[in-house]
Amino acid sequence: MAAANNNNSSGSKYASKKQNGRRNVQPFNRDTQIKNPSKIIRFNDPNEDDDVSNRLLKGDVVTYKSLKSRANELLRVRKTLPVYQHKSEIMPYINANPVTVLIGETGSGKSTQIPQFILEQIYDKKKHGSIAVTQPRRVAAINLATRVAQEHGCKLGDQVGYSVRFDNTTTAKTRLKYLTDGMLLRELMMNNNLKEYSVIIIDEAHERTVLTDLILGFLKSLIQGPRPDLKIIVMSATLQAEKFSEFFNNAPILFVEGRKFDVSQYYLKAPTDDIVDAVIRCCIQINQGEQLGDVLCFLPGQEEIDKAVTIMEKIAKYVSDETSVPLLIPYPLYAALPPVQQALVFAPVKGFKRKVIFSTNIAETSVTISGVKFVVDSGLRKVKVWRHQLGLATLLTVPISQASAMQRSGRAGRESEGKSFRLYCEPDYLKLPKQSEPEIARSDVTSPVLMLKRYGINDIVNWTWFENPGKEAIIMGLQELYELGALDTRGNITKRGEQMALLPLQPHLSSVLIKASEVGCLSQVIDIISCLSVENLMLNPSPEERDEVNERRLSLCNAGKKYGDLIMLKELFDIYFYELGKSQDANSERNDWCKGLCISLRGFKNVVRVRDQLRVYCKRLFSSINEENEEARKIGENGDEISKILKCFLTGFIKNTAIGMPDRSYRTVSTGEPISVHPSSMLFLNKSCPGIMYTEYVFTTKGYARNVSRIELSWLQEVVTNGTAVAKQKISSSK
DNA sequence: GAGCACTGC
Repeated sequence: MAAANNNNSSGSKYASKKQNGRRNVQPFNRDTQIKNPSKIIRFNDPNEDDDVSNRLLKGDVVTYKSLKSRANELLRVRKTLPVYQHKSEIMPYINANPVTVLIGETGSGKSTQIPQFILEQIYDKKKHGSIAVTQPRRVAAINLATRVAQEHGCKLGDQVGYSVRFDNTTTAKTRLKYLTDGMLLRELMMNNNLKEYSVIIIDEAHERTVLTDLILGFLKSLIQGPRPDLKIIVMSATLQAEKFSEFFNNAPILFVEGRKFDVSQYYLKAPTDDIVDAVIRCCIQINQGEQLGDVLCFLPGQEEIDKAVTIMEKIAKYVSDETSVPLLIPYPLYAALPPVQQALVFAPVKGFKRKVIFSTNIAETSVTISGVKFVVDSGLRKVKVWRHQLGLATLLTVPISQASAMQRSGRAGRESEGKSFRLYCEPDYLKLPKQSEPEIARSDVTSPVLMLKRYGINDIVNWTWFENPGKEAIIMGLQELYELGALDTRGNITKRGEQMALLPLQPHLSSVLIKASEVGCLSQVIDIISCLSVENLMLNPSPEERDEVNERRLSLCNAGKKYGDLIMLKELFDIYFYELGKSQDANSERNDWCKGLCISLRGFKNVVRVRDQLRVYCKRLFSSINEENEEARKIGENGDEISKILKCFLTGFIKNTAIGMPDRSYRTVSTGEPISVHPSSMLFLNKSCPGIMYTEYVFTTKGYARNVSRIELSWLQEVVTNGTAVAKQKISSSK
């Protein structure tokens, strides 16, 4: 309520250029960011007009003639894009250099136009070969391919197509393929030289995902070795051009301006220690002093967002007077939110109201909301940081980088001029790191190391890493793979390792799957692993319905109640897959069931797709698969069968075990640290387990085990097999 | 006895 009382202090808390004459920090001030400007060739944006493109997208295109006429219409729009205007200046650089770095701001048209220019050249010169364009996210690959196919005047899958997991529209005719980073890496694993491509374009390289970084490393070793003819273009929205250029032997950097509206910056005069309170106050101030337009607030996590929404719901009617200032309507937005609630964010509000969206980083890159004119930035985000020595992930709330702050502010200037309110002081902004730490520097690299091994790299430490994760991380990854049986004592990849590298799973889960195929419970384990592979399958119930939902889950899962979350997932899967969906109205039946248990229906649909894919892969990989093993099966309450399944998981997660203490707490087998069962677990209330196994160990306020199962202590010795000498030693010493 | 940001095969 404090926020409401103080709202008439008339905006004086924020300093702006106009008020005190301080320098207004402009987003994307490239002159101060790029060190060596002589190396950069710049193009400005001579044309600011673009409004018909979206209208032209509507309506179905069927005949060849209509495809072509649509493409002709779109050509007028294409010609206004900055990249198109500078085509004749850009293309000679691309043609003359094996690698080009292209910095294109939002709206420059780089992702849609550059690939088409190259495609035209391939046609003109009657050359062979095709173009791959990688994207970090699936939706981006799909949307870009759809748009470019229209511009090109073809059906999706003819000359232009996309390839993402579960969905491949490419055909033998396809010459321009948009695909996810993960898909290109998979192709690299299957066909070492990417020989079908003559040009590879890495888009959104500035995001620095683990997979993008890996691809850059592979491309460098390709052009230095078997593919000197391969042309590479690294495309990035902002900055970091020097690093890409240096990595590829000082490749030229081209800079194309984009189209965006000005966003003015406002900073706090004094720092705040209650970020939720500050965000609410700021929203109220915007509501009273600014023209109509929606507000997007960036907060670090679900906890802060839920709190902010609750407060605003309570005070909105007190701080709004419908005759003078609009009513504030709060919306939460984060990935774990049920899809139906996420969708509310996109619907415009009617009447004299102002939408206020409280969001995590999801709105920074993955999701774009129209109507946003104001951004409120807490300057914080949550990151998962992997601790190699401890084998656990920590979840930290940390300050964002300058690049991230600019990206957040930019969200206010997508449709018109906007304002950005940063809830920190300007000197503190200037002290922030220019870029966020790349993901690979804070991740578990077991999976990347396995990819490199499968590719045939011996000296992992000295590989052409775009960003070397460090010797320590690599050694931990190698040791992990050795303990999983993927590497032999000399560090060479084993047959098991080859199989693990080809499965679309993290190495630990691949190892579990292979074990299951050996002992004859493959089908059940596939179902469980499919559930584990889908993010946000089990949603968090709201505090009011929490007890009810937990009660319902417990009453449905008899075996899960005793044996834990992995078995519960299988029980739920069995109900979803075998029992529901037989009636006429299968969809609504499944929908109601999911709602009652606070489970994501979309999640379960993905589980089934993952399951189908894994069954196909397993058939291909395991030649000795027997009939009984292959047959899909429901789980019963048979203790022997359940033990067999859990022991399979123990081969992959032997390190993730803890022993029950006399005081009913748990301590980890590997380090003896205290660990608690996460409140979302079936075993949260069950204090009678001799030991537990978990698939995830996260440290927040304390160490939590997630996806927890009951194990017998005798299993620990029993399960230790090939290559797990280290784990074995640790188990004996901790006993 | 109390809660996890985002993405990919």
